[in-house]
Amino acid sequence: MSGKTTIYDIAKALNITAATVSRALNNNPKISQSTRKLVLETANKMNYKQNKLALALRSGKSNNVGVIVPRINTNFFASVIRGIEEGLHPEGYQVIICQTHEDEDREVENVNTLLNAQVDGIFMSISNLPKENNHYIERVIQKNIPLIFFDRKKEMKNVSSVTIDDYLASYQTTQHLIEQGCKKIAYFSGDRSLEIYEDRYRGYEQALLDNNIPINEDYIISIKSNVVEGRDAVEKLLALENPPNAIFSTSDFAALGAIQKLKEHGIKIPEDFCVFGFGNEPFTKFMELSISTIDQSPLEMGKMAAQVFLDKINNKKSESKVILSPKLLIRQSSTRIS
Amino acid sequence: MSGKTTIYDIAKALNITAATVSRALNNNPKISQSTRKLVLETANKMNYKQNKLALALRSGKSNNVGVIVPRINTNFFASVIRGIEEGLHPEGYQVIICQTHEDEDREVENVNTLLNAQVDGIFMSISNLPKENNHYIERVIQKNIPLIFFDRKKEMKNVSSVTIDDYLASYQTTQHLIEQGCKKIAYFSGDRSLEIYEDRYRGYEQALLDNNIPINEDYIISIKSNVVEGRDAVEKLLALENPPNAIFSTSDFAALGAIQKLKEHGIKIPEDFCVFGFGNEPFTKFMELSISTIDQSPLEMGKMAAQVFLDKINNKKSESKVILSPKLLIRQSSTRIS
DNA sequence: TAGATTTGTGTAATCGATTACATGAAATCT
DNA sequence: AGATTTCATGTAATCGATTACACAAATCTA
Repeated sequence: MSGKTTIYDIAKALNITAATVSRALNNNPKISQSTRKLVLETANKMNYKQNKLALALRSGKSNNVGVIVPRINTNFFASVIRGIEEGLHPEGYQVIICQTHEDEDREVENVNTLLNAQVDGIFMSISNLPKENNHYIERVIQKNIPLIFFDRKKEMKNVSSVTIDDYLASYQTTQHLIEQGCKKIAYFSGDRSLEIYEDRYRGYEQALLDNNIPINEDYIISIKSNVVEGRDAVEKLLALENPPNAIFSTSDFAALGAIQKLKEHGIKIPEDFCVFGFGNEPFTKFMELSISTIDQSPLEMGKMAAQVFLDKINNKKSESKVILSPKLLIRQSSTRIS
Repeated sequence: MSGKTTIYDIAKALNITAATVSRALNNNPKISQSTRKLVLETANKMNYKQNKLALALRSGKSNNVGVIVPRINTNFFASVIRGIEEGLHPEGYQVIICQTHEDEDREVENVNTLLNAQVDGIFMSISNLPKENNHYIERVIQKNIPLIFFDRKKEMKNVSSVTIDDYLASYQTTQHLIEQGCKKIAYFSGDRSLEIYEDRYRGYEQALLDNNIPINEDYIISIKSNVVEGRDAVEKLLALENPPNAIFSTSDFAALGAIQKLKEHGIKIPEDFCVFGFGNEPFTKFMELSISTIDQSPLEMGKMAAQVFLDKINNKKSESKVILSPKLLIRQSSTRIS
């Protein structure tokens, strides 16, 4: 009645069995052309739609994949998800979204929910403060469900990942700032318990060392990714006896806050001070003083993650660790010499 | 073996039937405390997880809802989706994402896919160029699956919607520009075959009429929501014999493009020219010249849509048309008089 | 034309959980 | 003690689609 036609309804209408209907609909060779045609026509007439749940239950494949991110409404994550969706849609997969809000309990809960929903794969950018307890991740691996980390990964066996080369990005950026004549480079760090932030820190450190510039602990400030923290950090830096003349911020938002505050202090950018961000948030390009930053190719990252998943599903590769090249976007905020 | 415990496995282990196990797990009163305890312990020990697919197939409820948007990676849509997710997560629903890329065929396909997946509800912001043929929407209604339009709606019976008062937003903005001393107000319009753009246009028109300002057709330009179209539109406007001294753009991106181009022409904002956007994209606030715009409360819109869905599911209301208040954010780009 | 092969359908099990109904045992009542 | 109720559990159908196996009819082979 309310638009629910099953293969049994079609079978009854044609006085045949559901098995035959199923075969006709699935182009099974063991069926006569005449009945196939009849079934197809009747199915169409009765507006039959396959019930994916029944199919999923029987086949064990839901044709859904789950994506777990800290939050969906930032350009980076939304774009990665878009990439995943675009890569998987042609193959008939639907994407289920989960947010952790950077909460580890929520992350565990999300993984369990997705497993109960019988997803065929899980894409995940882990939350801050990674749990010691990897039990919930082990369970995914044990169930042989493809798990693909993107951006914020955790080094594990049997798990694929798609990231950019954060170390390289950071090294090159620091090198660039040095070449612009900045030797006193402050660094806004994310939570270094996450691999990507540790890698970025190492890149910064190594570039300084390679240029015989000593590390100044006062210049290294731990921040969260928002405007206010960037402003506050600048206040701290300017209060130093020997303040820096450049900032490399691992967050575009903090870089923006830093620029605002520097301007308020009458400091000229880039003449007196260079600033470099990370992430290529849309606004960095739009500012009157455009902000130099690093593009992480989120759309491409999502598409690549989708491909890694498909390769695994099709038994082409069991595990891939894809590392994309970061793209330095050198804009006004760090260009003294061009 | 690979981590798949069913109620049958538990039943076998305890030498009882699956029915009893099911009852124990569901707190059915018809069961003894002792067996319940035993089952619960064993289930825990065997790491049992309920198979949602089986449950969904039997109950007809998948505990999934679908969201159809033109694209996910813009602040507005990503935020609405976040709101929906946050509103529905506590109730145990998962959100499935679909993108139309503004393509109507893709929209039809997405609706069908979601129906086949037996979603319990569909949230949708329709694509441009709405189809004459509403058949695919009728089918949703006929199946009695809650359908909630947000932002870009279509007026229909038995369909709920959550929008802002676009007419009012537009009226107030135009009024504001007039109060700032601008009488020659250009208007960047979206596709007026969509209700929201038609409503916005009417608000603009009415405000002019109420202030005895004649409509100048040359000032009305149809644009797509991006920077380049804003720039191009300004070129056209400045080439007019009698160019405007204000722009009300129904897109923040186009407003940004307009500002860029106006500046290039040496025109001072807001002194010589006022600009007003729509949507409160993050960058509008961050600019050195902050852009006046209208906040659509996307997070709230998503949460409200989730609530509308829940009300329908729980038979509290059959159909709601929620209209949120727009928030004018009057910033530098339109502030001559403060 | 008898026997072998092909072809098209039907039968019934399966995926995992829930639940109306049946049943047997224990508990309660008269 | 016998009748009746209560309680806990088992039996089996159901949700919708797929598929191994069985079987009958049609076609082919020698």
